[in-house]
Amino acid sequence: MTSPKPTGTGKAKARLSRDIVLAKALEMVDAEGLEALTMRRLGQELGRDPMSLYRYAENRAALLDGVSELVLDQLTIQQDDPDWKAQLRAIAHNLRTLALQHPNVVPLLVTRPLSTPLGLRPLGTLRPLEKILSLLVSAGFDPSDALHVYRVYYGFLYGHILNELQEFVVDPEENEVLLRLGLHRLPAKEFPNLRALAPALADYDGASELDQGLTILLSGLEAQLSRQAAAALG
Amino acid sequence: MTSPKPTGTGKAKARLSRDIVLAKALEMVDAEGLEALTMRRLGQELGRDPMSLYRYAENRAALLDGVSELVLDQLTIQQDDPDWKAQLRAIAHNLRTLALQHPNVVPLLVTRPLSTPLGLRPLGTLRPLEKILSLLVSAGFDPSDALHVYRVYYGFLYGHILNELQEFVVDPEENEVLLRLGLHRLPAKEFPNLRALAPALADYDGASELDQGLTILLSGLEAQLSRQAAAALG
DNA sequence: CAACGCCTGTCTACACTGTAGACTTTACCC
DNA sequence: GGGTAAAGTCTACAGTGTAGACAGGCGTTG
Repeated sequence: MTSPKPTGTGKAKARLSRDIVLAKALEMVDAEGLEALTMRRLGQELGRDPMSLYRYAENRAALLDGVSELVLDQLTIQQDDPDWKAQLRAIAHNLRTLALQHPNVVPLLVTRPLSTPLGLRPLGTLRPLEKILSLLVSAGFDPSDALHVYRVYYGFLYGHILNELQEFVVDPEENEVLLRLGLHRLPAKEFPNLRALAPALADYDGASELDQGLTILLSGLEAQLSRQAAAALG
Repeated sequence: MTSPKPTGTGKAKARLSRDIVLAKALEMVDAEGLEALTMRRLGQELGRDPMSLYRYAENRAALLDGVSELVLDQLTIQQDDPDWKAQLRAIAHNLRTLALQHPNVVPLLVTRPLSTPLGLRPLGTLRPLEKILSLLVSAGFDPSDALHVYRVYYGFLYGHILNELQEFVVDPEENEVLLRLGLHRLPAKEFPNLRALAPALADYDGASELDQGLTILLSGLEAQLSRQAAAALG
């Protein structure tokens, strides 16, 4: 696609492209968090004037949307998988892994849609929705039920991810100590339960917790599907 | 508590207090969104120098935490309700209502905990967690199960709220039109399902959807509780 | 080959942000 | 009154997003 014929010193001369800009942006967000991603610093990181970035994203918000898309693009969805339950399970674990790999992007994934009407969102962020709908429809749900199923599924999934990330602390060494220390700060008589749970909070197996939830959810959904099939026959 | 003896012109002279500052901050966030809340504008709104705010919040982030607390304080939780399922249901509807009343605060509720270790969060944001744990423990769950139940419950709840808020558009008049228009923008062959669902998307009954989900969830949780009670006896 | 036009990148400038530090004013207590 | 601590203000600084005018190099076309 973009073969800019790297003339000259090679490094500093390569032409920019949207992909290059977004990739670097994601890299910075992963490394230093959302707030560290300023137009000026991104420009500096790319060896370009900050203003050049505006050729590839209308403004900072749009650039952040691009980062969201970049991450969500890595979510592979087999929309014609005949085993829809297995597929939903796989997608969930996929997204969870993505979230753990890019924790600083999660606020973006969760927050940006709140301030953008559905139809105006970046296409990359709508594609998962579309594909899951398609998966569910080919599994036998009628379209409007597919939407309901999608909602409970994605709601559950995002809820889990937020929960897990909240309890996720960066440095696994100091984890337990810091946690206890933090909890120790809490007034003993107002937070007895929370304080007592320190050890339980320390070993949280996100993957298995997600999986258990999925099992319950999916069996519930399957029941709905077969109920619906029965109604269609009767 | 704060009776500052309003001398002089009455309005501009009243002494500030944390509550006054936070209340005004929330008001501004509700009216104009998070980004509109700058220290300077908040100071101006209060008729004070922006710098005076730093007597009541260490910095802007802390001020936003205060706003979160202010909202969550309005969530009433009866931690000794004998009917724990009804209580969880009530809390869920309560929080949903709060979220709809203060949609601009939701990103805060969801995002701030991601960057603050649990033990260091504002107490006001931990109180609901503590109270729900207490509710569950008195309902018969043993503490570590209570934590698991809390996670699935709160995860589901936040997931639902995010979902609902995503599809919530401000102007109810232009809603449908804008929505269709927005969706119409989507490439027809890449988003057939999504486009077809425009009408279904338009009438979304969040409360009943939440309630249905809760019914499923709570019955699942109750099953777990009685299974556990049986195990304890046997 | 030359000239054109477009696209990329740069420069300058502006209005605005959070907040550190020193200062002044106010309120209250003895 | 006098003294003390808090509340509020002023000034200043480093940093932000981005509008608008401009420069350079590329590919296309005559």
